[in-house]
Order: sequence, then C-alpha cells, then structure tokens
Amino acid sequence: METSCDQDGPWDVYLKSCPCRDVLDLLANKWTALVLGALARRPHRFGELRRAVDGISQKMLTQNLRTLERDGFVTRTVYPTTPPTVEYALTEMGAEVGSHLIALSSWSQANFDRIRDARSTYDDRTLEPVT
Amino acid sequence: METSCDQDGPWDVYLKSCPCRDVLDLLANKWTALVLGALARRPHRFGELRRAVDGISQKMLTQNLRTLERDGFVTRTVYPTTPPTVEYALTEMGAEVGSHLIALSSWSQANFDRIRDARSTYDDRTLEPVT
DNA sequence: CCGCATCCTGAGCGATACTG
DNA sequence: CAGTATCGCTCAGGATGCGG
Repeated sequence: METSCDQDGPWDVYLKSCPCRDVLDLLANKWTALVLGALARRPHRFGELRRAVDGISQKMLTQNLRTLERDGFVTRTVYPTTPPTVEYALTEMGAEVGSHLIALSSWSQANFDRIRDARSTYDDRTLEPVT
Repeated sequence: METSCDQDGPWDVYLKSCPCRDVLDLLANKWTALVLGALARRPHRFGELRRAVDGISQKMLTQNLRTLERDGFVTRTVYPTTPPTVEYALTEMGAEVGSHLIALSSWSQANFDRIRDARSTYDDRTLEPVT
C-alpha cells in the first residue's frame, strides 16, 4: 500500500495526511478506549457495559458502539426476546486494537507512580522558581 | 500496588476509578499521540514539531508539550542562543508509551483498508434496509 | 431492556495579536 | 524562534424524556 505514511519512514511525513489519523482520532475520544477495553475482557450486553464503564452516559455509549460497529471493531447481536437483549462483542480487528489498548493500560497502571512523582516534582519546581 | 485496578483482574472494576484513566485521558486528546509519535522518532525543536505535526496550532502544541513535560514524558531543554533554541525529547517513560503508540499507529496503517471496507459495508447495509 | 431525539452547557481548540 | 494572552466558536458530551 502506498500511502504517504510508512511506519519506518519519517513520522514527520506520516503525520500529515495518513489513514492512521483516523484510528488515532478514534482514541481521541474520552470513552472508546474504555469500551474497547471492557469488551476485550468478554462480550457485554448494553446495560452491563454501561455499568462496567463507570461514568459513561447512555448517549455516549450508544454513540461509541455505533462508531465501533461501523468501523468493524465490534459486532452487535440482537436477540428477539422481550425485553430485548443486545450483545456486543469484539471482532477480530477489535481484539487486535484492544490488545494494544490493554498493553497501554497495563503500562499506565504499572507506571502511574512515576507519573505522579513527575507531576509533583514539576509542580514544586514551577511554584518556587527562585528558592 | 493495590488499586482497584489489576490488569488481569476484571476490567469492569478496573474501569471505575483507576490511575489508568489519567493516561487514557492523555490520549483522549487530538494531538498528544501525534506529538509523542513525532518525538519518538527523534528530538525536535519547537518549530520542527509544529511542522511535523501537520495542522496543530501553536497554542495546542505548547499546551500539549507542557502537559507531557509535567507528566514526565518529555524533557524541555533551552539553549540560551539568540534566537532561542528549545529542544524537546522523550524521556525513558515517554519512549515507553511512545512505543505502544507507534505499535498502534503501525497497526492502523496496516489495517486501514479493513476499516474502510467495514465502513462501506456498514453504510450500504444501513442505507438499503430492505432491498 | 435498549436506544433515539432534544436541549443546553462548557471544555477544547483555532485565530489573532503581542512579548523576549 | 519560542511563548503567552485573549476572544469566540464549535461540538463533545451530560441530562432528560419518549418509544419499541
């Protein structure tokens, strides 16, 4: 594939107008990563997901799921019961990105202390610029 | 460490109030991933960065760099020349997250076709619900 | 239970202008 | 060149209510 973006080519060029932006933008969303993460663990029903991803509004959940479905990351299965049962699961693609997301999250979980330290150091330094 | 979040524990719990959110929120930003990506390739000066990350405004670049610096992902080195020279580089932590980000970007670059296909399939299907 | 539609607020971000 | 400050808008996203 000959896009302007090659992963061992210059990122500088890469950053301009490359499909990657689309995917990155996907994550530039408060919730998608969390939703994907939840689904990475196991399929969820709508309500479960709502509870799992604490703080998400129903609107955002729906919206994110639609986008993810459209992009082929999750599947939406409706069981014609009453009341309706809808199950969301990751596709293979979804699982692939999901794994990266999980890696990232694991990292942040493991290294959060370092970040916290960096923050307080920085804050201290900027508060007393001249002893 | 005993947070409510354990990487092989339930994501459901994990998602509630866990440090990971902070890091994930970092990505929930239109630009940070791109900036980190650019710096992952090599250190950059401010202007270089601006040009590398196409479309970013000077304001957002500064803002992102400040946050990344505060969180300990990048270093900011000022050379007292005229005109001023400021170089930004990744810290080791920065490089670590950076690698994950690059993995993600490489993936999206490699798989974008699949996404595109998924999209058009989805769109076609929703446009003609009943043949 | 699932999800769409509407309204409304505020953070995010871009544009512009000004310092060192 | 690098950075700060201000203004104004757009739009993500929260709250609420209705419908299948």
